[in-house]
Amino acid sequence: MRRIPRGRVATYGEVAALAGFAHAPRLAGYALHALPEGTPLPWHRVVGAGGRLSLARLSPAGALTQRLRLEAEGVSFDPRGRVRLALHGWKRGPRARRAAQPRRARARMRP
DNA sequence: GCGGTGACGGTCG
DNA sequence: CCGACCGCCACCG
Repeated sequence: MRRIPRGRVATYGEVAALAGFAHAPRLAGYALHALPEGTPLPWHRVVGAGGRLSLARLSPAGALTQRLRLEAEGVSFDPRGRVRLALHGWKRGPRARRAAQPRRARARMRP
C-alpha cells in the first residue's frame, strides 16, 4: 500500500497481487478491515473495482473520510461517486499507460 | 472440523 | 446500470 503514489489509487486486487496473493483480492479487503484506527498506512488509496469505495457498505462515514482524503490529494470522482480510474489509477491511469507503451508515434507533420 | 461471512472481482441476465 | 451468483480464502463462532 505504501508504494501507491500520492494522488493515485490501486484496487484491492492489485494490492493483493502485489502482496503475493494474486487470486485472493478479498484478503486485501480483510487486511484493511483489520487496520488499527490511526494507521499511518495510506489505506484511502485502495478502492474497489471500477473505482468504487467499497468501504461505504461497512462505514459510510469512513467512505466519506476516504473521499475527502483522496480529493485532498487531487483525486477526482465521477457524478456517481466513483474514482476516475482512467485518470488516477496507478496501473491504469495515463502515467501507467505511458510507461507501458514504449513509443507513441509522433503526430505526423502537415502534408 | 464445519458452515457462514466478507473494505473483492468477474460474469450473466 | 442494477442485482444475483459464484469462485475465492482466512476468520470466527
